[in-house]
Formats: sequence, C-alpha cells, structure tokens
Amino acid sequence: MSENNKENQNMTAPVRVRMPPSPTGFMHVGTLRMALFNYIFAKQKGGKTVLRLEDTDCQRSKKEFADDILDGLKWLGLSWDEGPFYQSQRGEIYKRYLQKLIDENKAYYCFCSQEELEAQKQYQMSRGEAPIYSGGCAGLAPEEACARIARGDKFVVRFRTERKKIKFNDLVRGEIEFDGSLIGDFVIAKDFENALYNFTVVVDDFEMGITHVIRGEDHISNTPKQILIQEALGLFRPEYAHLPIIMGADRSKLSKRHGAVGVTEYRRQGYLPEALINFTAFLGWNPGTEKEIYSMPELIRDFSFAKVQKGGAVFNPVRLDYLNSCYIKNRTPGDLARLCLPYFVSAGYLSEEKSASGTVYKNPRTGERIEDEFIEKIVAYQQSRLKKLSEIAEASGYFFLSELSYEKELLKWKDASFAETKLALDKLKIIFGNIKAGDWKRQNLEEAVLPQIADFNLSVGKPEKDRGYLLWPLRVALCGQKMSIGPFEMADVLGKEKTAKRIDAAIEMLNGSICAPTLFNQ
RNA sequence: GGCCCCAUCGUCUAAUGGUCAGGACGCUGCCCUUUCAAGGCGGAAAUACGAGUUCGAUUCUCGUUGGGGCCA
Repeated sequence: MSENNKENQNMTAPVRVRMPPSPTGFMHVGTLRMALFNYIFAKQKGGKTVLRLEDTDCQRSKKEFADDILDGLKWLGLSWDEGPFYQSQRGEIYKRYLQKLIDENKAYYCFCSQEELEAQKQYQMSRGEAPIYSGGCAGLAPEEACARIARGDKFVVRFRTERKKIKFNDLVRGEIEFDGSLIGDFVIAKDFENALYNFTVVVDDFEMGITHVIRGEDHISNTPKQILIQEALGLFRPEYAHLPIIMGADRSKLSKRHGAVGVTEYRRQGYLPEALINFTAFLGWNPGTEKEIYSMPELIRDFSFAKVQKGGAVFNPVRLDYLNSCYIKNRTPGDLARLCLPYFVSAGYLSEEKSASGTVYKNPRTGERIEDEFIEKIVAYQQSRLKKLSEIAEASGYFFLSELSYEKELLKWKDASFAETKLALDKLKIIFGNIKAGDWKRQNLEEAVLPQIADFNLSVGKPEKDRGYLLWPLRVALCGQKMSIGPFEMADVLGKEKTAKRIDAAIEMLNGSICAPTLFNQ
C-alpha cells in the first residue's frame, strides 16, 4: 500500500482520538491539558474520544491514581465515548503482535546483560557516538535463541530498526525528520508478558482506530520508533500533533516538585473547572483575537492547530487565580453557595446533619439552623473578593461567632476618641432601632443611615463628608476586624437582632474607657 | 554525549516583509471609596545575539547563544 492511500484513508475516516493517562500519580495539569485538547478536537470534528489507562508499569501504577484521574476528568467535563481500557488487561493482544514481528524476523531476542549494555553505551558516548545497541544478538539464529529461552536465559525483545530516514508531518510543527541509523534496535518487550510503551501504544492506537494522536512534545522522539513499528506491522499511520509542554517557573517540565499540580488539589482549594479549562487551553493556544475568556463550546468552535504555540509555556498560578475570580463572579450566588458549603463545614462554622428530607446545616456554636439564604447572602457579598472558594470561610467566619474578640482601639476611626466612637454607635443603635425587622434590607439600612452622617459629624466637630466616623465603628462592631464586606451588607446578613447585639457589645467595651479617659489613655 | 524541538514585555501571547511592536495577568499611578476587594482611567515593561536576503525585517535563510525534551 502506498503512502498516499494511507493518508487518504485517514482523511476520510471519522476522527477518533485517545486520552492515554498513566495512573502513576494523581491527575495533574499535564494530563488535563492533554485530555482537553483531545476532547476539544474530537468534539469539533464530531469524532469520538477513547480513554485508555496506560498502566503497564505495574510497579508504579495504582488503582487509587486511576480513580483520581477518572474523577478529575468527569469533574472537568472531559467525558469519553469509549473505555476506560486498561493496558494491563490487554497483554494477549500485545503478545499476538509481538509474535508476528518475531515470526517475520522484524524483532529478535536479546540476551545481553545490563552490564554489557551499560559498558557499550559508555564506550559509544565517550567517542561522541549515539548510544545505540550494537550487540551480537541481532544475528543470533532463531533456533539458538529458542534454545536459550527454553534453557531459562533471561531475554528482552528488540525491534530491528531500519537504517533509514523517517519523516512525519506534525500538525503543529510541520515536517520532522529522524535518522533511523541513530535510533538503533530498541527494546519493545521485557518478555512475552510485558510489552513496552512504544509498542503497546502502536498496537492500541491501531486496535482502537485512532486517527489523530494529540500528545505532549515530550513524545516527539518516540514518534519515529512508533512509526517504524507501525510499518513493520503494516498498520496505518495516524496524524500527529505534538503540543508544547507545560513548564514550571524554572522552565523545566511541570512536575510534582513544582508544588501543587494535582487537579484534585485545585478542586479542593476551590478552583472552578471552567477556570482550569480556560486557563489550560490558553497555555499554548490562543484564538488570535483579544478574547481571553472562553467557555468550552467556544473553545470547540474556535480551536485550530494552526494557532497552537510551538514553545513550551510556563504555568502561572497567579493568572489562574485571576481567571478563577472571573468565573467566580460569573456564577449565581445560589450556585456558589452550594459549592462553598463544604468550606464552611471544614472550617467548623457549619455542621452537617443528613436526614431523610435532605441535609440540614447548623451553627455548631449556637445550635441554630442555618438557612440557604443566609449562606447565599454571604456569598453574594463576598463574590467579588474571592480568588478561590476556599477563601470564603476565613473571610466570613465572623458571621458564625456568638461573640467577637477584638481590641477596642480598633473601633476608633482616625482621630476619633472613645467617647466620639461611642456616640457614633449610640446613634446607629437608635437609627437601627427604628427600622422594623421586616424592612431589614441593605438598601433600607443605607437610606436610614447615610443622610445622618453630615449631622453627626458636625455635632462632634468632624469633617462633614467623612463617612468613617460613623461607619468604621459599625464595621468593627459587626465583624471585629479591619477588612470585611460593607457594614450595611454585614448588618443585612446578621439581621436586626444580632446587629443590635454586636453594637451593644461594642458600646459595652467602650464604656469602660470613657470614665477616665485622660488619666489612663496615653 | 547523540538526536529532536523551541526562542516577542517577569508570565501567557498578538502582529506570517512596512504597526508608535497590540492585548491579558502581575507590578505601579490616579479616580471611586467607611476597610478590603471589585470597577474606571493612565504608566513602566519585550522582538536573545551576529551575519545575510530585501528599498524595508519580529516575520525569510544561515550561524551563535540560550532553554527544553527524548534516549540508560
């Protein structure tokens, strides 16, 4: 069959791509990006995705990792049409193809020891040559090899590499050429039961009808080997697209030592799947326009290999934070509240009680039941401040405390004295007291308080327009800290009763300081 | 060591022979403002280097340097 026929066959075949993670660790962003680009391309072409767990390394592969990867893909919405297939269960298939190569003398048994091989490699490298196998087993008669195997000698299977130029087209980089004579006869199986990576990939890609191999740049040097095996087996050559790798801040391939790279870890910290997808898609791809916020359907619509970057991209977590905050702002408060609940629970601000009618949330400090609307309000007011969901609990803890603890000094705005601060709180107490519980809404509170500021300020001899003399003590009285959402927002969340209680507590604190201010204050 | 890939602000990138080299994150100034955010308006910040091709190179070619990947 000619090259042209092979090409044509692939052109007309419906697109089928593979997602081939190795379950040798928890799902990381590299796996995410690989799966994402495959998914996007398949969806754009109306094709299918096949999930294949490459777990032939039984030492390092664990079910725990495989489950983590499956969970991660589902959470991200990167669904697959077929699989998951496990390479560890496909030994018989590999064996069949392996036998074929041996029968046709395209692969052979090698009995060289590790020491011999190592010595050979050192020698070649010292002479500036490519470290390739040049041992004697290539010429071993099949009968002799079989006899040695029968005798129990340890062996590997080597592929008989043709000494020719191997060219292939890459959808991202164009034509790439390798010299087969520099590759040497590489190992394709450790024994009959354990076929190696380059071999299993070729067999599986063919068996699964893969038309497009979309993977990381780190596989470019594997490609000629795989093509050679394909040719020896008489299989079709898929299209190749090698994506730039994702790097850490030190510009080396992103890995565990660069810190948090696990998808589950990001999920736990409160990153949204759409943020992670948007961010990862733009690591090595962009639409060529100034649009940077991209949903999955838009990615599927606009993706093209022509716009894929060739150089590797540094994973910049600060930018991920930014995108995440954008997507947090995009969600409805109800949606966000649901996602935030676990963070309140794990911070100890909420307790969860499952019952037949659903989950009930309570404040473990007071025992009172917490309604959805309460959380929703908090979340709505915090929405513009969150970079990730995990920040919600720490930023809102004061709503769940029955008593606040803070220095009374904090209640004072600028040059205000304790006495003036107390006057401010007294004033607020009166204003709030006149608002009916039914009218206790942020806007009403604001409308009741703001017009009074000028009068109050003038009465204590402060600049008319400085809202802080009245509002700062309110803020601190309600949350006990410097940074928070707006005081009217807090009052809204807390409700009339608790707001009054907190103001009273602040006034109480101040009372102690006002009796003899000049004597004891510095 | 051999082979392969790559190279625009700190980072992600746009500009495929003619642009004041554009955008975003981050940084920063101002505005808004009761704090912190958010938001609005500005600013600093890049074509690795050297040859060539060309009237003209970020863009094409070659070399150098640098980075990365694969091979055990």
